[in-house]
Amino acid sequence: MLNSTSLIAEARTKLEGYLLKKGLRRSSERFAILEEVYSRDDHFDAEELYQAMHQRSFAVSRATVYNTLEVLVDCHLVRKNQFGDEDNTKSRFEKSLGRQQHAHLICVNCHRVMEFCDPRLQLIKTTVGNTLQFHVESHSLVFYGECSDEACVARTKAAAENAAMQ
Amino acid sequence: MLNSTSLIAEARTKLEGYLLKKGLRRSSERFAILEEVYSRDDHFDAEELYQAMHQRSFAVSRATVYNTLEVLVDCHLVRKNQFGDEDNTKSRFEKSLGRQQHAHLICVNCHRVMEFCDPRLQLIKTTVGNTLQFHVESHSLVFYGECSDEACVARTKAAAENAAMQ
DNA sequence: CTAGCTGCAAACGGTTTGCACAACG
DNA sequence: CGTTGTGCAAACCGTTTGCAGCTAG
Repeated sequence: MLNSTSLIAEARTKLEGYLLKKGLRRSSERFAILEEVYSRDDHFDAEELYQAMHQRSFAVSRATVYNTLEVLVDCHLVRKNQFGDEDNTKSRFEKSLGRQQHAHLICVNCHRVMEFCDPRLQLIKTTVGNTLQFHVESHSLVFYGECSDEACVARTKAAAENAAMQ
Repeated sequence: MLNSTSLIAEARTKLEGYLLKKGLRRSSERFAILEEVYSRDDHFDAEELYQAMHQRSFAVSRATVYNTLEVLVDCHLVRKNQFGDEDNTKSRFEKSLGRQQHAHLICVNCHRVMEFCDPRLQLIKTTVGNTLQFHVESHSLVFYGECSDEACVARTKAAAENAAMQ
């Protein structure tokens, strides 16, 4: 029953409740951005979201994109990730409603993002909290390596040979 | 036997070997920066290293700090971390020789950095590599939460009460 | 000598901010 | 209507880059 449509509806309801509780305004921009976020299944950055909003002909400013993403992160409808790969600096976002927290795998060659769940991470979290008297709220686990996508492997191999020639 | 002095000596030797192998120059700046890095035990950013070099009256430019840090990361004498805490964007570095890879705990209140090792992470790494046909090269595990340092707890509590009053 | 390094300052790119105008409640 | 949100462009800040000396090899 958790198909895409009902997920968006649930997200909209949750955002509405959060805005009311916090005394924030239910502006059309905020809901339009939520809609866009929940229509995608990837890990996007702020600029990609900005561009997508323009293509969907609901033009919002970059400032509003950043502002709204912060709101959505605060009410746990969106997760913000800082993958330390090539694009060092920028954050990437993903919807979070109905999705358990997971680890990310980043291909250092093609920057593909994959996801992976492992219950042992939960155990580590508990151990570390107890050992160091630290109240763990959230975590980020990222693996860096090489994916096995054919095109990526071929491209990387070619690049390596090219480099060796010099 | 692995006291601080011998660690620095070992690091210097390793850097020298790496520079020779790669045909890079053994400039005094590079060794001076290595020295500073191995004299500290914290997680520092580029600017802090730059400032420390100036206080140690071996003034180098920011460009050289960044350049040298990259060299040191390449030859595995330094680890580069992107903690996604408040200081969103900047990288933090730590010496790596003779230290096993570890997870980091970041206090969301005082930004203290702690370290923690757990062998189960290795197991997850193996599983994830096999499951997704992904050749894992490295990883980053960061826990965010609240530390139990007295001063931090007190400060956070005061801030919360202050916020509630408005 | 001369390729590679350093220093400086300007450029860069993602994000934040200040301010004028618009619109939710 | 008063307060909050939005849009725009400028500011910010960590990092990178271009270029003119400098220096290790």
